[in-house]
Amino acid sequence: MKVRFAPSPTGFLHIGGARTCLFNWLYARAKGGSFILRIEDTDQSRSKKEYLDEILFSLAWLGLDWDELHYQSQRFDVYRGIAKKLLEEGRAYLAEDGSGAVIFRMPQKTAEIDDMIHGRITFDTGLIKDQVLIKSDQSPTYNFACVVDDAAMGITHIIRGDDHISNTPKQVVLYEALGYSLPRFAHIPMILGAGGGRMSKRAGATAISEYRSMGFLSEALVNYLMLLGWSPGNNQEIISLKDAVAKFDICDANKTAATFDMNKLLWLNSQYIKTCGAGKLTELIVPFLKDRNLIADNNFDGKFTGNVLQLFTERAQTLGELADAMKPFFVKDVEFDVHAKEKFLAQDLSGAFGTLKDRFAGMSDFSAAEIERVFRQVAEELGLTTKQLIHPLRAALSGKTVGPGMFELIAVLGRERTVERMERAIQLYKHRPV
RNA sequence: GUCCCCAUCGUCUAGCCUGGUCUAGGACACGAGCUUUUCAAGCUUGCGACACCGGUUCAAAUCCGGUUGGGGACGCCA
Repeated sequence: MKVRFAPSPTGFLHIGGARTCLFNWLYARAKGGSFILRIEDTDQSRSKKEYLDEILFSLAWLGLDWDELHYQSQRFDVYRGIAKKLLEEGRAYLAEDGSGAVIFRMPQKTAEIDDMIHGRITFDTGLIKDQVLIKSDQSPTYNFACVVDDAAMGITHIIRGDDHISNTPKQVVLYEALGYSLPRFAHIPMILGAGGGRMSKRAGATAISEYRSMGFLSEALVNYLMLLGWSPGNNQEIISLKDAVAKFDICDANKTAATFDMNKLLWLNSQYIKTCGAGKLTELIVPFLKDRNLIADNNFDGKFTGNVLQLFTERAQTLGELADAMKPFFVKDVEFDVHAKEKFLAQDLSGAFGTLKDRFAGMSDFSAAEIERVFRQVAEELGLTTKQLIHPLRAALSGKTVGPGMFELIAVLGRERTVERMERAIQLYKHRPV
């Protein structure tokens, strides 16, 4: 059993391509077959090295490894040889315009396939015009190179998008003309954009690399892609690549097109962020913090970073969001949200802040529990409710109106920085506009 | 225009093949509540679908036909 994913390096790896690749990979791994990658770079002018690198990198990032790698650009002589044979047999002819193109004479018949997902599909090839095999620049066309290679490489199952159904009869007649036996076909449903049509940049991101840079974990993205057109059963939503291999069969794939739903992807991502473990999450977040210039390249406080991370792990849906939320802990001066500033300046609390700050400064055990004890004690002494003090304090320390629990936040921020920021807040109170 | 594919909550789906166990299950989203120092998270709970019409059958989400709707393909792109 052998399958392939055949991307064209004329663009980035997108959601649809990644899902097609995933289903091929899953099927190969589930059945103990092999999975090959074939780069369809026959269009010399549109193929770019940068796209190729991006595709290879994205596939590796997703965890989809291949057993063989082929390039169609290195096989032009093979296609030409086979086209020549077809020419000699009279199944193809030279273009009359003298351009050198080789054109296949379309037979009039009923082509039929037994699709693993759709069942029997029949086509009347009499409705299809003669097909170009070799273009005037002597490069092969897609349908021709595809058939030649699938046969040459021993592909047994062709798993590809629904949009290729109409290419199938053109390929079937070529298989027959060349005396090759037909592989099995499995046409999986397409992934539609939020609007209902094809996914496009307008309807949201399409490139896998964009999801990576937004801070999606590859496991979450792969998990989401699996759920589009397939279900592991038992109402299971969270599933690893490894577990999916044990349950996957291409026959169980759906027939119906699926609409891409960012909300569910975000939810899955947040689940993976919460459960992937502190060690792995730290590793993942570091590049995002560096990107934002919040930590230095090779010199930063790992323990502190881990502590801050823990504060926000439950609250973020992407690594990007997580890194943004962590920002107040890595900058010298707090930046205030508009609302935070309003809330914070509403009432002069410089007196209370002063008292609290001094008590914090005198603490030896600066743990969340101790901070809470001291805080509540001070509030009571001053005749203030905890709410009256907590919200302005959060604004003063983080610049935000929302965030982690106050005491955990203070403990992580540390005594020194807490005191420093409270002193700055007291100054702000003194100079606030009336 | 021609050909092809598809049709269960707003979205992803389970069920369909092998009709009865389906007053159709789960997840996301949304609403309410609990918890609470805010926001999340978590827990409880609500809302919400078999596109339509016919046929077969004692019985249809499940089988058949049609209608409508949606998607795709018709390149010397892949």
